[in-house]
Amino acid sequence: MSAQNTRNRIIEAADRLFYERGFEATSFAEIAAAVDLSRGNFYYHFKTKDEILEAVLVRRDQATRDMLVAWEGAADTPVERILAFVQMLIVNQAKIMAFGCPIGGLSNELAKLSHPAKAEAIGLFLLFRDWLAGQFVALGRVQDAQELALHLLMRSQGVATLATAFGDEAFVRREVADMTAWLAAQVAATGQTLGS
Amino acid sequence: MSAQNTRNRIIEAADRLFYERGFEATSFAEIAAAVDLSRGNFYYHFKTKDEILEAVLVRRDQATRDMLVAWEGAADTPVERILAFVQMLIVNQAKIMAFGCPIGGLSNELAKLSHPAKAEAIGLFLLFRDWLAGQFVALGRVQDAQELALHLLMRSQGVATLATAFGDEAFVRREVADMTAWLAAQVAATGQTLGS
DNA sequence: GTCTATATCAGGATAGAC
DNA sequence: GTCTATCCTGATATAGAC
Repeated sequence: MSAQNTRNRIIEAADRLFYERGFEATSFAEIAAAVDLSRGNFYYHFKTKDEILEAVLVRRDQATRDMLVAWEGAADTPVERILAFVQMLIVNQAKIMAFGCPIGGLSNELAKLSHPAKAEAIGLFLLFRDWLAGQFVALGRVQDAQELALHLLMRSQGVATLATAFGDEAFVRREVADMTAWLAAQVAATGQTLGS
Repeated sequence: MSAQNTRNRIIEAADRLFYERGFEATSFAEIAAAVDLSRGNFYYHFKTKDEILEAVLVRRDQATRDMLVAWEGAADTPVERILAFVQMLIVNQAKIMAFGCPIGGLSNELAKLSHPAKAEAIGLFLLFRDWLAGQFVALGRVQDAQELALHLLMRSQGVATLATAFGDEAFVRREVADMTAWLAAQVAATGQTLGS
């Protein structure tokens, strides 16, 4: 097994465990066990836990960029692209109900720990915000694109948090429908301000 | 110092630390230090960490009920009462930006840990949901009171999460204004369904 | 590149003196 | 009711053999 390959498997497992159990709550032993590696050998690939976190964040950053590019390719209009974002709540419903949003969860945990990598985790939020803002600009909402993007991001975070707490599928469907209706209203109200 | 008094001080410090740093990340030593107590003596009051968590949850439950009763007393109309809930985002802005929502944060952490006290933490959400639903019923929205309550709870969670991530005061003010406008629209649309 | 063995440390928890 | 001293466990991290 090449070092690169093993390294990637470690990052992949750490990514999943950090999401499902949290960063602090995940031990080296768990990651090592997940990739069938001895704890000793683990340190050949990563010296510290923060190094793994860093690698996971880079991986998530790239995965997010790739996903956004894929959404661009899969849809022809800004509205359809924004809906791809909203649909994430349905597509990833099972995972969100069990573990919440990976970005929101990690950002919050790192904020509480005053962890140096906090800014990088928040950077993942920025990728979505800026991409969404770009779609709203394309939609003609140049003035308040950023605000609209944050509003949508806010809703997705709120839905994720309550979905985790209550495990209520009907709630998720209802809120996704409401976000879709909200989006349609924004399209109709091009040039006006948020909420009007 | 009476045992009861010391016990209360421990619960108070644990409540704050669980909020500011997270449950797992808070050690016995930190709580003991916060109340100027030796680690040994600590165990006279609480045998296990879960026992402290339990006491903190009971305290939060009571504090929440008290706050809801206070809101009832301070406002005469359901709309004003619901606005008291929304205004929490402004009143507690500094803490929310630093540490997020105490209920959302704890629920999420306990969910990931599959902790037995998870249901109790979610119970705090239910206090707000049911109280808000009661206000919407009083407002004449009998049919969809529960849905409206969850929608508002969802928004407050989303705002809290992004406020923690971005520390953007203008964003919080804007979203609070938007929630206020949304509420006014619900009052105007009594009898209709969410989002319409 | 992978292993076993081990050092080191922190956190949870207990015993017993005062 | 409070303290000091101590144990145990699990987690990070290292050394060195293969």
